[in-house]
Amino acid sequence: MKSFRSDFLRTVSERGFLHQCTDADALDQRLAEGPQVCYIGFDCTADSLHVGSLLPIMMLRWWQKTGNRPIVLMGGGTTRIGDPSGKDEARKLLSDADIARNMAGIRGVFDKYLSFGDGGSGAVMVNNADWLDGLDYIGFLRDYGRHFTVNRMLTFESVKLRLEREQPLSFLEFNYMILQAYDFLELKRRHGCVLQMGGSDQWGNIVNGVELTRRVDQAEVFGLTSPLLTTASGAKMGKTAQGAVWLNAERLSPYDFWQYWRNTEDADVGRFLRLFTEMPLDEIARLEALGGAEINEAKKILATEITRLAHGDAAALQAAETARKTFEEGALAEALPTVTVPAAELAAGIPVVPLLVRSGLAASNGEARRLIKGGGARVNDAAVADEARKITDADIRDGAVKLSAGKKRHALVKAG
RNA sequence: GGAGGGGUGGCCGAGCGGUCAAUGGCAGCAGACUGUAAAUCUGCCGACGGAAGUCUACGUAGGUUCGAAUCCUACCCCCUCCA
Repeated sequence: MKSFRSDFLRTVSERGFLHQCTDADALDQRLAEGPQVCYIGFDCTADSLHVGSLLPIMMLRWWQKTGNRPIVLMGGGTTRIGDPSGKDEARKLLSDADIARNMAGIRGVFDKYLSFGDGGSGAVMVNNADWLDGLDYIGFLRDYGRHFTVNRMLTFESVKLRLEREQPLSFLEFNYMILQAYDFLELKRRHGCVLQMGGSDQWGNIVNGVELTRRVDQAEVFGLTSPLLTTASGAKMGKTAQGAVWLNAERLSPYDFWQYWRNTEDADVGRFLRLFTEMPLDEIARLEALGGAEINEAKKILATEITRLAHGDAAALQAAETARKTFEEGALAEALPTVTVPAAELAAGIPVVPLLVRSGLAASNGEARRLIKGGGARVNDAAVADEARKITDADIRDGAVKLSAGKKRHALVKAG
């Protein structure tokens, strides 16, 4: 691995963020000259971001920490088109109201990772709808469209994939790469932005922006991508029983978020510590060298550090403590997911099946029954043998009844 | 506009009048083994119901039939070729 002079490139390269760069040496040189501006674009397809976006978010964070200014580009305009990269089918189009709501939610996520402000390295959030919505079609085609040849556009992966698989690619989507390229030019003009970063699937789009800027404004700007992230066993990142691993507490509790990272595969611990925490590299090297069951200590640190960034100190420590009580002491931890049922109802007895559903441990009565049949349901850590089993006051231990689905998913039932 | 092909459960993909809630694979859930890991093996995997069974589902709407995902008609959407 080559060593860079700039803090930013040195850090991201040492930590494994670097996949491709249009001209790393020239960028290094530029960064050595003084603070720079860069951007990453994010879709507004949901009201939060999930762990799939964590890698780019961490890059922006390092960018800011090393003295530079990050721009978060919200794709308010391009989300109305849909990026065909890596997708088989066009995504459904969102309404403007949806997009606006999603942007607000995403802003909340970024507040945790970046510090926004006007001067110096203060982050800014911009929306490409500001310049895309009002584009003059003919003027745009004459000024910028002429720099793109269809011949070349057809060679990009995102386009080739669709054509090869004989999946439709609408002209609307075909334009996506042109608009994203134009975003870069616009940000360079408005904010002096010299770098666009993104996941490796964005390489084609990013290069287009670099070239457009050079052709139109005769300016050198750069592109940099991070590797596609999968687990060591090849699975895509970011799935739990409940769905995507969201970064906001409303969609996924800090406890579940912590659990997600706690269950990292052994082989990923070092890599994830470097990418998703800010721990010193020598400390990480020590942790990932732990063998056998000792690596579990490293996983706890990993989970707590990542949760700390996403949800803050208090939430991270509480999640860690809840997990410790639950898994290491087998005790009741107050902060487990909790359902409250009327005291009278509990006194009369509630069948386990619907209670499993109410507590969120099963999606339907049928699933709850299957869980019991399969031996995965537990009340106060004792397997439920009988589907007709009722839960009553008599099951309360230390103020709550502990329900479990499998060994990892727990919930408390309290009388209220 | 013409000719042909196609739309099946979260995804891929069989089925082509009854035995189809629909083969198989992936994903998911649980059990065993372990270390809250991976790999492996086992079971489950539409909803409601104790069960019998009932309902919803194979692009949409009708029809034929004792009976349709399977046949017919119209419509919608997609693909390929032609104009």
